[in-house]
Amino acid sequence: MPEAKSPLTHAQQARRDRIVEAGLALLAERDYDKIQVKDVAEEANVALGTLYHYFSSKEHLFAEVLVRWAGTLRTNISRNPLRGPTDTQRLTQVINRSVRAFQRQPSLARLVATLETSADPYATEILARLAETTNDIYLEAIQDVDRDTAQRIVGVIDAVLASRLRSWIAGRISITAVSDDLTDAIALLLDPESRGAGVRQTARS
Amino acid sequence: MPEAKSPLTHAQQARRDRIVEAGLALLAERDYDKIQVKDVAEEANVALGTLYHYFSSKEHLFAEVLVRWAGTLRTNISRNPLRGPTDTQRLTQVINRSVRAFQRQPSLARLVATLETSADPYATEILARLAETTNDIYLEAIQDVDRDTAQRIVGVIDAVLASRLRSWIAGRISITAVSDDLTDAIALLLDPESRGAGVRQTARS
DNA sequence: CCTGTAACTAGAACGAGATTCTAGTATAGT
DNA sequence: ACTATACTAGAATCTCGTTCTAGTTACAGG
Repeated sequence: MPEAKSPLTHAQQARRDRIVEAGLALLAERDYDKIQVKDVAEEANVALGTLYHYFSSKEHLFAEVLVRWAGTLRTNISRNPLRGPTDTQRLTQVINRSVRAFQRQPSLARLVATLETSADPYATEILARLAETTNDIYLEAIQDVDRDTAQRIVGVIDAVLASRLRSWIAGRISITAVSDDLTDAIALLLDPESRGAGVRQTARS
Repeated sequence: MPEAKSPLTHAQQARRDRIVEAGLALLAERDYDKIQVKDVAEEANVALGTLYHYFSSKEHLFAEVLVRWAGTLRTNISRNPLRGPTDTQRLTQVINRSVRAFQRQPSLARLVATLETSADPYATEILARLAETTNDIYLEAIQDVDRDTAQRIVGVIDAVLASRLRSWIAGRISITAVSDDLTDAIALLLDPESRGAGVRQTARS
């Protein structure tokens, strides 16, 4: 199939990719605000001006880095069909995969948090896309509830995920607490009848 | 009663307060990142150095501004006993009061979001306190469920509130959608039996 | 009343980084 | 071969937050 778009030559695409990869690579060792745009350019073997030729700002650049990583995330999360006969088990499983993915790359979690408060339109749009993607994945885990309700439940779970991840990043709670809180929230939403029989054993804070 | 603490003279307390008030006043017209520390000092009729004498950083200062505002919030929210015979009605009502409070002061919502990603220890601690306060208020609205479950529900609702508020700030959804989503989430959690009979009528995005 | 210490003031100076600009070189399409 | 465009190395800008300077009160203790 002929590529209709892409006013970029092969070499240019490569260069652009190299920059995004460089950003991702650097995120593996330090945080967004410890990374200077200059460093990314250097790591990508590209002049600073070139970087700015492709990306209008640091935030724009890292929003694309996030997109790149989201690809990995998507495969990691939806690889292997979900085990478990109940919605609760399946949803808990995907969510835990997400949590683990962020656990492996704390700086990505921090990046998301940062971009979320950003005014940059690129960042905003990319975050929306990202949310949509993960949303769909989570949705697939829910089978025994009507689509509409399922969608609303996923919305709530997503909010809890974001909130707990932020608390974890801020050092307010442990990663285990993140998982536990999510498991708990899922139970609250999917198995409301089991109230009071709380499977709570998390050490708070 | 003799004040045991406060190594600050009356005039000093006043000066410090003036600074916080100035910060709050400026937040009414522009956002945290559009406000320069210098502006706050000026607005408070205080020298820049004096401001830094009382607050170790811009974030520290604005964390205290948030505290100040939280006082107002608390009164606004818990003023007038909650009407409504059901948990759902009462909780929806308090939450909506919160939403309205933020609606009146969008920059405060943005400030919370910003401080949430901050590493400043003051900010972290203050946010924790704030969360605790609102948490308690919300908790009071729930009467017909055991404390533990109620607490967990409040945790989830709080996450949804934060998440939707952020979406609103980013311009992704309208303030009405924020309210609707919350009402919806509350129903999901407190009236799980009414699933499918969704009272959904929100226009998304 | 005198004096030293701490707080205050106006404003300059500093430092970190993002973003932009300069001058020159390489390249690709016509 | 010719021209517009991309690229490069690096310098120059700009915007703040934060710190520092010098000089001016204000007040507690003698």
